[in-house]
Amino acid sequence: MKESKLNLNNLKPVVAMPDFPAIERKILEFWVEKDSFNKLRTKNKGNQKFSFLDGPITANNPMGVHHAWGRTYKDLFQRYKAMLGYDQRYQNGFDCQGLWVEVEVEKELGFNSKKDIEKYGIDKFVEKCKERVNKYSQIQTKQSIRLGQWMDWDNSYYTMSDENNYTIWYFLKKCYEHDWIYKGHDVMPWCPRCGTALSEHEIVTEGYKELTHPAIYLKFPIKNREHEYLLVWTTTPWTLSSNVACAVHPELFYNKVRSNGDIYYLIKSRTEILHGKYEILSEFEGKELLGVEYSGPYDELPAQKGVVHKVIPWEEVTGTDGTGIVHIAPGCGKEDFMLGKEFNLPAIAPLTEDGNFIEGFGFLTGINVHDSAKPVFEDLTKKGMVYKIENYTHRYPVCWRCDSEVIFRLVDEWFIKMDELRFQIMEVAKQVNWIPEFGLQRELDWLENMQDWCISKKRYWGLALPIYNCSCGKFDVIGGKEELKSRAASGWDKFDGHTPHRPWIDDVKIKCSACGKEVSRILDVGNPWLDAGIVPYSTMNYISNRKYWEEWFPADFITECFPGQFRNWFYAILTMSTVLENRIPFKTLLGYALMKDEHGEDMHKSSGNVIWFEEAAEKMGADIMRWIFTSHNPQENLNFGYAAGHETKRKMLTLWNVYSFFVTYAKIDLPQIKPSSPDALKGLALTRLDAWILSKLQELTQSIRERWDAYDPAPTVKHISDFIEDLSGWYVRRNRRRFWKPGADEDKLAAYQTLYECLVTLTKLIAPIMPFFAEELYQNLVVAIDPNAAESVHLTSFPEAQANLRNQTLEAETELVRELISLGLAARKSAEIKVRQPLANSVVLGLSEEQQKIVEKYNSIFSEELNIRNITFAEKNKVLGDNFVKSKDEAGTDQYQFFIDTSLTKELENEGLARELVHKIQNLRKTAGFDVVDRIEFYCEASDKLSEAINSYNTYITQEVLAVKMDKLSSAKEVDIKKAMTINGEPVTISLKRIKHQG
RNA sequence: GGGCCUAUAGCUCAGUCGGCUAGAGCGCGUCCCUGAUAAGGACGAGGUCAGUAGUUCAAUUCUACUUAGGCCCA
Repeated sequence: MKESKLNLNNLKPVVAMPDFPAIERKILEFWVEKDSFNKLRTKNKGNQKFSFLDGPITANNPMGVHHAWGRTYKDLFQRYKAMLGYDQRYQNGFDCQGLWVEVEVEKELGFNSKKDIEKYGIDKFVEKCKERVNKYSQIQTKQSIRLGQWMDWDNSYYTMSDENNYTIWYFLKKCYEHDWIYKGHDVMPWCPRCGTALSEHEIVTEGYKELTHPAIYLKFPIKNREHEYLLVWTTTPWTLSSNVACAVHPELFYNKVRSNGDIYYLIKSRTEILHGKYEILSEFEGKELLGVEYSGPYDELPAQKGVVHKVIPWEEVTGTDGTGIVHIAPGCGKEDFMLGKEFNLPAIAPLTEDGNFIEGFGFLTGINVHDSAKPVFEDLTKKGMVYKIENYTHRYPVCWRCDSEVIFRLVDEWFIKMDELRFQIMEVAKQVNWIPEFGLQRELDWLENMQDWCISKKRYWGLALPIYNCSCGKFDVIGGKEELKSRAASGWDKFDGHTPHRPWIDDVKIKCSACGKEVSRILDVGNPWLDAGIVPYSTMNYISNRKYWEEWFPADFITECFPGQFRNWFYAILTMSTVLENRIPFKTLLGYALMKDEHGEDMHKSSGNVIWFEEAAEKMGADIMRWIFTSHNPQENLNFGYAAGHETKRKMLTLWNVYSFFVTYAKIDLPQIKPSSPDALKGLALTRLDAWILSKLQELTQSIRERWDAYDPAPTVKHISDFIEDLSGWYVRRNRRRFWKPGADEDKLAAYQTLYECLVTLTKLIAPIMPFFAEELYQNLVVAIDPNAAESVHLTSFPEAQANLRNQTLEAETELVRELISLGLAARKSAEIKVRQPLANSVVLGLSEEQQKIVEKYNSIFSEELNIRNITFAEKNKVLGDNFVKSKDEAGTDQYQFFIDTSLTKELENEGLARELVHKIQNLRKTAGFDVVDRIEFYCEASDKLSEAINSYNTYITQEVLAVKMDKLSSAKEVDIKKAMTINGEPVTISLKRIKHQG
């Protein structure tokens, strides 16, 4: 590469207090103007590939600040890999279909139920859903850009796309061919007012209320045993009409009791609920009741015809409430339904979509479930089955839209059988690199326990399940658009040109493959996780361009929020890939936890503690958010708030100040530095400090590469922070004078080149985390002065650690030196002697010979930092005179101790006075508003003692304050500032005259 | 009820292979600096490493149990 000459004149002056959000907005424009992202893609095109797969974000609302967490990881690793030269797809994804969107559209339109939607027109409703998705995908795109995310935004995928939907058809067809698809039943939480099922998720998140219901204790007569009853308890009397069994815990103890001439059975721990006098006849385990037959409360109803009521075992029965004998109605409850399947019990479903009792339920038929408690109680009282009724308060699910009490309803659903698939998926899951590792265990647990996958939903906006169920009993599944066209018996013309959504898709009828009858599609839409699960196939053109798919599949990396996704996206994506190819869909998964507010509380719109993305971006800045996210341990919940932002801003300011320091002095000195590169350091007169900071820089570079290669970003933020501390607090501080001194020599050049190397390298290292801040520094430090430089920091290569610049001995030495200095400062503190007061001697006890040599080697640093002339050594417990003081309160087991000699000679005192005077003069210079480079004339009138000190240190003082003339106050005229003060108790009056510095 | 995770300073969190005086930032206190200045720095106080038992020469670290919190499943 041709070495360019750097023109440091072009460095832009740096403002003292940067406005980070303003810089970010400016950089965003810059990237657009320069088309930087496309230049990056072009640069890496054809190189080795890094395949990132974006988990689709639901395009249903503006992005919350929690989305920015995951998007930071996504952008960080794509930027890092890009700087390593990898070719990438940069495809963002939007999740479009499903009830979430429907609900929001219903709200917009003021709808309350499915009836409203059907009245409005499914076609218009579905168009509204599409509109909403389009609107919010635009908004989310804008927000993501504001976060600094670089994606091929015009090529984002939408799960509502034809390609996505038809690829799912292809998948379903494959399942069908394996005979894994079947029609079954499930009991779903159901809102009778809205006429729709609710998902478990909807209930878990916000669906519970504290409610009081009448709870009824019932007497179920045991067959063939006069006056013997099972005592049963329920809070949902409407379900009694569908009772088919009672459950007991086989291992818990039950009592047989006599009361008022009747015999009751109930769990031992609940006999307290009996009223009146009773006598315990026996105690036995629940299993002894198994198989006992009893008369149900509604045996006379047609719906109950032929049902044999029996006692069955259930491990979940508890002895803490009720009677320990649980009424089971498989058509009216989730757990009941599962038990029903296990024990082959009939499931009686009593209710219509609206919650009215259907035919076959006698006096209940036509009555709404919410009005049924009273007639049921009256009827049971008449029958003499009521033992007692009390109020019972519990958390009960309600519809989160209309607050109606939820019921459980038996509905037809379509399922994918998991029996064969389960273990295949587990094998695939094991081949994935799960971060954190426990993710695999979680996923395997879920896979082991999961039920068959319910893929249908009785709604409107979603994947049209390509299932055609004929009345002859046969059902067909269509595997793609072409197949549908070729098998269409009618309606293709009406459908053609539309997306495969309801209602248009429903126009197409096919011929039943068994009986030839014309069959309609089932009206259900698909589970939305089908939509997201197919994306490693659909977005990589599995069907339309298999070669392309082979190139990018499987994804190298995905990252999503852990909780929840085990049974959602991770599950769907693993399942679908197992069915289609029996291969992993992604190699590495980085999971992260949940975001909470500053105090660890859930962010809720209603609690008013939500932080909106835009607000955070403008208030604290995207870079600072990204830095916070990157630094956080992804396994732990993140408590996010503005306080953390403030802390981060200060860290950035430290770096900004170093940058500003460099620019300020480089503009003055115009040193002949070369572009940043390890070669540029060759042949320079590097000092120990230069070598040390360069060594630390290599350490940092290597550690960042290692961690990022392992997808473990959190520790790197701390490393960068520490490096900034080292750079600012030690390197620059210790080196200031090398930059300040007049002229241009080898030493100065070494200092500039070293600091430049550190700043430019650091800028590249932080670019993936803080793309804006890094760009801002890079544009000035590099682009402004180097005509041959890459146009953007994001078009540069990621730094490589230079082994030959690493010097661990030097690092260890510096660490010891800094620690000893700290002890020395502590000793001064406890003796209450300012650093400005020079001291003659100090003694360090307990250093090894090797350590003593190090101290001698760094002698000048000690004397400058501590302002002590000599350091001597002694063995560990040596007793020293009273004039020696060490830092207080340290543990007695210290390896070494630092003592300072507090006695002052005349000469030391004078020097102390001189330094104090310099300090005061510098203050005056600043107060008077002089420039750093201005020269001054200096006049003073001082006490004798002080005058003596001034005379002895005349040269030192003049140099330090840039005085060209020094004289008595009486000879001063036309001064700029004059002040009287005392220095260490000595009175003095000072005045300064400014001599403006030229050039 | 089962599985997984977490528990370290007032707060937020590091702590590698079991090892020596358990760290950082914020906050707090004392002071310094005033040419990084709506900043910066030094020094300091603050810990039963949730509890109990075990393994070990040695436990914040490994094991078991308990307690509390979180997530998931039922």
